Amino acid sequence: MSIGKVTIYEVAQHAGVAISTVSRVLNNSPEVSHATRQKVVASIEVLGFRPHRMAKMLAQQNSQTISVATPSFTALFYNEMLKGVKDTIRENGFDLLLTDLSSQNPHETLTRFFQRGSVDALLLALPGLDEKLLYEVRLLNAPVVLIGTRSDEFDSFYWDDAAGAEMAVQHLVEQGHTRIGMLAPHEWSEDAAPRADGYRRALLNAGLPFDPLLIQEGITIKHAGHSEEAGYEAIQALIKNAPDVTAIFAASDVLAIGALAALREMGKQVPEDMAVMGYDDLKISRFLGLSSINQKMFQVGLEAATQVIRRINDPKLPSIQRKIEPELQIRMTTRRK
Amino acid sequence: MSIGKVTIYEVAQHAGVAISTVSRVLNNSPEVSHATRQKVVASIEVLGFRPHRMAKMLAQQNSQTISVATPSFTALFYNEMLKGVKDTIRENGFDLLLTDLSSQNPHETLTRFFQRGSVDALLLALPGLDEKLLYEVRLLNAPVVLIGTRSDEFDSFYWDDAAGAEMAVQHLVEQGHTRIGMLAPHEWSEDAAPRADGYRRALLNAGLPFDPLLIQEGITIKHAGHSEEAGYEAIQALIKNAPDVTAIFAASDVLAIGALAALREMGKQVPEDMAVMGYDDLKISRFLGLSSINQKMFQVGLEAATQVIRRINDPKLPSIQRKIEPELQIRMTTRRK
DNA sequence: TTGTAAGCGTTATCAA
DNA sequence: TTGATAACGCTTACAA
Repeated sequence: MSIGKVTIYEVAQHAGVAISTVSRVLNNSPEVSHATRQKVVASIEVLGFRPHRMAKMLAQQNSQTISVATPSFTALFYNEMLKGVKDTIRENGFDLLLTDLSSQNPHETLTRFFQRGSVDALLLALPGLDEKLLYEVRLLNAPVVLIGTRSDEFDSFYWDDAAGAEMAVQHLVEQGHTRIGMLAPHEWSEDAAPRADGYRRALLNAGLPFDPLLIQEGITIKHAGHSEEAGYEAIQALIKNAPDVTAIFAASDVLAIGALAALREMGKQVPEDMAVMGYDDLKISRFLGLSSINQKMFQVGLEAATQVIRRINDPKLPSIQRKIEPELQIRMTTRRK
Repeated sequence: MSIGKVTIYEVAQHAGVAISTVSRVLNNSPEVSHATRQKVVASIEVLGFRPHRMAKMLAQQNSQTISVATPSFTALFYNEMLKGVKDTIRENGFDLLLTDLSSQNPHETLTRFFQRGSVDALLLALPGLDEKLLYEVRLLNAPVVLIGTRSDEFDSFYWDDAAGAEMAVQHLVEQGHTRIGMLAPHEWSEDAAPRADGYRRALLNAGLPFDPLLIQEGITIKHAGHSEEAGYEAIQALIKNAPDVTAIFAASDVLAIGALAALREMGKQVPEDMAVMGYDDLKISRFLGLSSINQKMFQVGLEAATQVIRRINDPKLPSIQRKIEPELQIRMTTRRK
């Protein structure tokens, strides 16, 4: 079931040359006469020959492919990152092999993925890599760039969720709000804890009391707790348990979108009373009129991909650690209390 | 720069067996004694051996990889389709090689992509494939499934844009609207014409006059004219040229999102009178409270991937043509005129 | 049950 | 400037 069937041998025979000559033509070697090249090119054309990628890779010992492994490439968050990755990778003539770690056991998937020759390098965007996984990664003995996990050993791009959350909540505090709710993903989501910490820190800094009723989780657990449904659920619980909230910090943009829908159904004015923490450069938050914490994921993808290519070319490079600073993307004027 | 370095030879030597035996263990061949298997497995573990994918592919003559080529895999539209594709592909043990045809010349990219052995099959989601490209595809002599282009020769999944648009506009007509605007992508977008046709048809059916001023395009051309920015621009032009519109049909969900933002800025009540045409199962339209024509792209991705796998297993299968019917996803109660 | 050896389709190193 | 031929790392008859 392979694609095509004509090999370099047929071409050589048809052109009346040796396969090595065909190979030279294929690789634009200068040491081939014009006349011969013409013949070979013609034969390639006539026979409709296409080189066999696997054979080439095997012979050359490189795949010209970079793999990107993420928990999901369709989630807004990773999607934005992938845009940056894609552009860079493509520009440099590499292919992109996507592996998504969501559905299955990450260990197993990574193992399947950790095979010699599959890829020249790995871009691993899995927050909270544990030591076991890091061990597997080390085994690769290959160019690896980590996104979302800090490591001195590997190139890594990471960010401070707590700081981002703190900044978002602080923004609301500055607007005069004192009863600020938080919409959180399911508690066992990787990113739930640091964001809640940031929320608490901002209240503390402002001298506001912490009320556990003000943090509400969604029930829906898909996408690691970050779904419109979860936001929809969480805000209903929040308003029920703490009807006096005047502002809301959503731990992610999708949670906020779900919350918007619920608020509209309740006839509440939105988005004046809501700030969103989103790790994105998506226009959606902006176009919905939500304040948003921008973690510049597009930029992260771009830089990480650049670094991985740099590392392919020079594996001895000292590893870099780059922290991504959160940024308040839009300062909405929210209602003062 | 290959990943790992231990080969099957080292493993064989370490375990004191022949490489064929190692290979058998690797492939779970039943014809290997328990004792030998134990030894080999131990050696593999100790040496940290990983099979070389390219070598395996070359020997087996299949890549276990399916390629998906789309104009963009990060756009909402294709992204949704990819979710379906991804799930199916993964379930069947294939890898996903993504190729995005957006930036470059599709011809060139496809050519680069059309190499024997790279992939077992191709999922080509490029609307409006021309004869030249179809010729290239034919050359592949490989399992190919087309999405967005109808062809008797290949498996194809396609839909009727005009019918979808007509359905959306008809919905608004039924709510009693007579001045219905349309937000369109840039005129040279592949999908601009059929959707405008559907719009006109719905008006005609309802005996309403067609006013060219009611169709407005965005200026921004990125994403083939489908961006939040374009929607933002288009609705401003629309309201300026036809201030009496009472309902709006947006040719895509992103256009609608942009329009919403503009309407909010103008202090207009939204989105009671807005219908969207979306090729998605995304919750965004729903959560924004927009009526939406759903083209079930997730389902398309799922079915197309299933078909491509079926075809890999049986290349002689007669080709199927499947038309995707649009569906009104949400019937909002809109203001009656 | 295990080993030997011939592919798989290229590239790359020698000679010629 | 060309042509043989040995890798590349694995699978798979065929022998033992």
